[in-house]
Amino acid sequence: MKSKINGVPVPTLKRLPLYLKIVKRMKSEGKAFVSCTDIAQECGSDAIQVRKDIASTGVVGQARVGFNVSQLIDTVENFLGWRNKNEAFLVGVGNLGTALLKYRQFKENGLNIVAAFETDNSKVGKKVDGVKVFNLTKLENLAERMHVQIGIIAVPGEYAQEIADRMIQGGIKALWVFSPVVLKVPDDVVVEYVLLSASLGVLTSKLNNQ
Amino acid sequence: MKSKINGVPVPTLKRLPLYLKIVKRMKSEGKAFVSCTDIAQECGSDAIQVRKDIASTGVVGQARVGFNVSQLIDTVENFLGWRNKNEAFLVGVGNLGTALLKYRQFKENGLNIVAAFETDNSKVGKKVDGVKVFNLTKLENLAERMHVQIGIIAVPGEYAQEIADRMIQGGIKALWVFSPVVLKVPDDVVVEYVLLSASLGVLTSKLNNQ
DNA sequence: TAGATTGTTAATCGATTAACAATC
DNA sequence: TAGATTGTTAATCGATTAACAATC
Repeated sequence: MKSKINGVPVPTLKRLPLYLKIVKRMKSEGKAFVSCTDIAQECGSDAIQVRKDIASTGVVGQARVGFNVSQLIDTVENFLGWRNKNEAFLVGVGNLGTALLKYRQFKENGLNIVAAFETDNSKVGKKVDGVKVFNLTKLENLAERMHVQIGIIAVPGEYAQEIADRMIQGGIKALWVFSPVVLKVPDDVVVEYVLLSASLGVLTSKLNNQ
Repeated sequence: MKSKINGVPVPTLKRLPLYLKIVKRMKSEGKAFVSCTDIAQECGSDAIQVRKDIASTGVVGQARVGFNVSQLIDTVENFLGWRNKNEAFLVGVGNLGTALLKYRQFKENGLNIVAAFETDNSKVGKKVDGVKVFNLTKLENLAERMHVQIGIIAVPGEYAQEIADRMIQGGIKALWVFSPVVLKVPDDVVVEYVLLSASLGVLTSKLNNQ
């Protein structure tokens, strides 16, 4: 329940986007079929693991040939929910928020940030990379009216819980959290944290013990 | 070898920074002792797991009392290598790079970004949050002279491998990579990726299958 | 003392890796 | 055909969870 989504391990979910990226590049290079061995080579991983991961998306390959590149891309994208053009709100147009608004990669991942919110009035009314910045007071109302499902939280830690509460109030069902805090949310709300300190901890531990 | 650092599982390493943050706040609130139950409650985790995680740092507690807050902080910080005041270079002063330069949290994590590098001459010579931006040509030389150990890569994917090569050339031993690519590096160089698409994939899969 | 908590060892669970038949 | 690759089942490995004695 906790560690598997749809019967698929979370580690697998985390590797799929990388495979997708590799296969997309191969497609752009004109390749029609790709084997797990090919993918494994590109991502410095193991062919057996790649095969297992890809198998969990349900795509069917051909022995001795591999997978149809276009079909593989379609299936993986669908599996990740990247075909749904997920619309998102972002709260906190600081340095990180701005960086996220300008991050082109998201368009490849089916994420469409449709509005941003701030308390700082000097930012309200402006546009960042084509996305309009609203006053935070509009959050719940707009979320409800636009049926937005994803909320991106890029505010200082002390405000994150309040923003989360208000997003949920507005009907948002998934939170992508860049603030270094643990949030309390209802069971039906999905939360995913991007904790830079966790990643940095792995790096510095390795560095200091090798 | 791959999955454990110093005999400690990577998942544990990723949870320790969170515990540290919680315990630091408790210290600032005047608490002298803390139990695993307390920490678990704060991070919505399990007391048994917290105990196991903390045990791997080697800190010793007192039955019925818990852990000395100051001692716990010291031990965990040491274990993560956050007491060494790790100096780092950052390459790529775009939106993300700028956000990272301004991210105050890093100072808590013993990370000190001492210089930034860019090819864009309009940025070279300026300072971002007190950190001077150098021309990329100075990278290897300065890294060598300053004995910098950590390199942060925040450039577009297509340039990441070149930057990595040059950092390694300059003697850098650990790479923190924000570009969505897989790098080829020698065995003695540590690499840690921050892959937003992996995190986003988990979020959207959950959202679309719940 | 009683009871909460640590420290440690064992049991369970799940992910990764290996093995192998089927196939084109 | 021969051999590379898939699909699937089994074996291994490691992390999490549980159990329990020791302790203050």
